[in-house]
Amino acid sequence: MATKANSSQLSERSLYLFKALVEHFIQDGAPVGSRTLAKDSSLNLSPATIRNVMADLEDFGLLDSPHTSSGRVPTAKGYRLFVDSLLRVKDLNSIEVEKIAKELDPENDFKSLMQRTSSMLSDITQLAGVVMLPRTEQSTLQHMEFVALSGNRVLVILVVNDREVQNRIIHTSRTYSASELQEASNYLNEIFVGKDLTFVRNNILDELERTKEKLNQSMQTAIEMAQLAFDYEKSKINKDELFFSGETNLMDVAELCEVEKLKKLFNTFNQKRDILHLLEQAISADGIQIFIGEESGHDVLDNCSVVTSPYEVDGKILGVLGVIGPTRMHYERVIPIVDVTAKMLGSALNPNN
Amino acid sequence: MATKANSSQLSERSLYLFKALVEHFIQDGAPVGSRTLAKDSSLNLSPATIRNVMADLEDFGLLDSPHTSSGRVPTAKGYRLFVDSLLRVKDLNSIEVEKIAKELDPENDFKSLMQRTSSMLSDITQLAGVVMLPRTEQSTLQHMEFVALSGNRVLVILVVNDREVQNRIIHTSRTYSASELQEASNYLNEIFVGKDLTFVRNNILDELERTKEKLNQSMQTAIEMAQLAFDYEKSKINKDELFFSGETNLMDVAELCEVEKLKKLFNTFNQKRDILHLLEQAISADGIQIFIGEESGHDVLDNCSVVTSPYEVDGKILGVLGVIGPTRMHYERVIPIVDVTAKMLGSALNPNN
DNA sequence: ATTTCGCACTCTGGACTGGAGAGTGCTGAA
DNA sequence: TTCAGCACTCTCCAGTCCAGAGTGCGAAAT
Repeated sequence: MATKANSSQLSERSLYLFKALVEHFIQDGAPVGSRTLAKDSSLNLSPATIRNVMADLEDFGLLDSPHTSSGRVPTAKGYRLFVDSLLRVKDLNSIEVEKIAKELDPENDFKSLMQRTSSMLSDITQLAGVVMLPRTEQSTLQHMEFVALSGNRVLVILVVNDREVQNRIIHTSRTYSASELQEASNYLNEIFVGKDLTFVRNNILDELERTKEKLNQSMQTAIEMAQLAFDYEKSKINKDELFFSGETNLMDVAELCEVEKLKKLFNTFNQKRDILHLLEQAISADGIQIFIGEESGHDVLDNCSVVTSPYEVDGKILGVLGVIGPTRMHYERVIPIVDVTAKMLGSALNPNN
Repeated sequence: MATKANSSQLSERSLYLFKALVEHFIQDGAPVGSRTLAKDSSLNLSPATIRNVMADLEDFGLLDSPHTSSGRVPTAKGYRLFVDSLLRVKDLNSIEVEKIAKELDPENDFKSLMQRTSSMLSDITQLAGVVMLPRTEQSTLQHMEFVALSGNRVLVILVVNDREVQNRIIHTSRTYSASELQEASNYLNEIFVGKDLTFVRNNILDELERTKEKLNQSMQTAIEMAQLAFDYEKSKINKDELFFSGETNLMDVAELCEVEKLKKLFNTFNQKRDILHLLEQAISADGIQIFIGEESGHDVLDNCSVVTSPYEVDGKILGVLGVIGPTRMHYERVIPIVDVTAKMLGSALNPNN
């Protein structure tokens, strides 16, 4: 059991007590004193002995006392040890698995599937759920379509990566008829379908030049369309997407009950940037990853832990999902939930299901 | 000035003092007493006189005192009088108008325009902004397109109402080729473009029957596609949409600093239902509408006011936007902001701009 | 008849107090 | 090595007190 470098010098008994303490703290949220622990643990030790052990644990940096005379509280390092070496995760019972499976109905389109996943996560854990769909370096154009709107506007529809739809409206210098646009899109589809989106953006003019033997009206239209469609808001293409749910669950968490803290936290969620950054770190880890408190590197998350897992289809990682809650969360329950959800989302996204 | 039924019995002076009191309270948030008001108002009256007046105002139900001996606070009825009869709204200075105009860039597509509008509203007022795009009874189908995805899935794209794009993925019993789908969509477009979406949904089979002389393969495909496309999640078509921003601004509001209240409020925002209901009431009002405190009929909004205005294109109302903040908000600033924003959003949405 | 002054009264909020409870560290004995 | 005992520390809570702000009302002033 005890394998971590710093904990190798701790006795079996110390670790047992430490584990009991953390579990107790996760349950109650109040600092745990020696008396409580003496009663609780099946070891038959007096409070005084336990105090000695706790002093040792404090020296190791695993515990901390808020003030001279109140019980001990696990530090981030303590949680790390707990999560890495001491925790036994529970298996989910089949009812819960059912519940998850039911929510992840593959009938739904992409975005609402993400949305439902995150809200299911927050529902089931009573914490905040988050699902990320990362910037895909590889965006393969699958279909392209122009629809004439009123007033010199044209709607551009791009289908990308076999599932994602992007729309934008462009303003043109003159009115185009439906058939002109149809021809242009046929033309462009022929050349660019199956190509990478970045490639299309960068080479669109060259490509069209190269095939200029066909230079005619439809070609002209195609060029104008393509230019407008891809010049417009370059930066917006390929933007990461992030779906949150259940942020308000965190309002119940005692550690965060100051409005100031909550505000900072919620603003962080809204800006998305920091959270994206965090989740991107988790994308390369192969399986559950846990960020405890300050480990995340963002001080708004100081009293929070983030449990994440990438989800994948056909062995290819598509994104990351997870749960954000207080450091004092029920890891043994949250971890398998995140794990199972990631697997199920992966299979819901598999077109060959 | 004084015109309201219940206020007609109040003297000019009483109303003047009342106005001063409300303004003072909006500024400070603290109950205002007779002394403060005596110093503040240009009327040269002693605190004692003012106390008498305040007692009258309290009898009229315009003021309230939190406890025997602290200053007075306006009631909802008081705010109503203030807003209806006493308030002089400031004109926006041109810098602010510029700022609003800049954010409402018509280049953006529909949804991001809504999103930006609401976030601009919250930014400029430092309150929560909200923009609603209501269920449109009339949804005219403008274009329809099928794209083959992998694994017997087909992406259906509907363009509706000259601006809105709806996608959904349907699962089919067999694989369709791109050209089959192309034919089917051509076919369906020919029949249904310009028709109402509800009509299409209800009559699609009949319509197709009627033209059955052309019964061939493409027709078969069209029927299958159309059925799947429109049967699927009927209820989701035409769903109201609501865009929030700046909810966290409300965390600074002293009246709402209890976590419990905040949680309820945020949950209400997330559920959207109640807010939608409220905004729908404002859709028929022609211009600024203000819900003060309990008037809204939702107790979560007890200490809040909602300032709304419909926005329209070509005289046709498209939706409602507004701002949610504490009853104690700077109406004289918020009202013109909401007003101008509604007008500008309307013109940004006008295709002939 | 209004307005004002003066006075007694009320309520809040901050500062201070003391005691109960929980917990600790240390020492010396088993 | 374990444990009992003891002195000590810190928090939390209830109580008390007091200053400050404000009120209401009756009597005096305008």
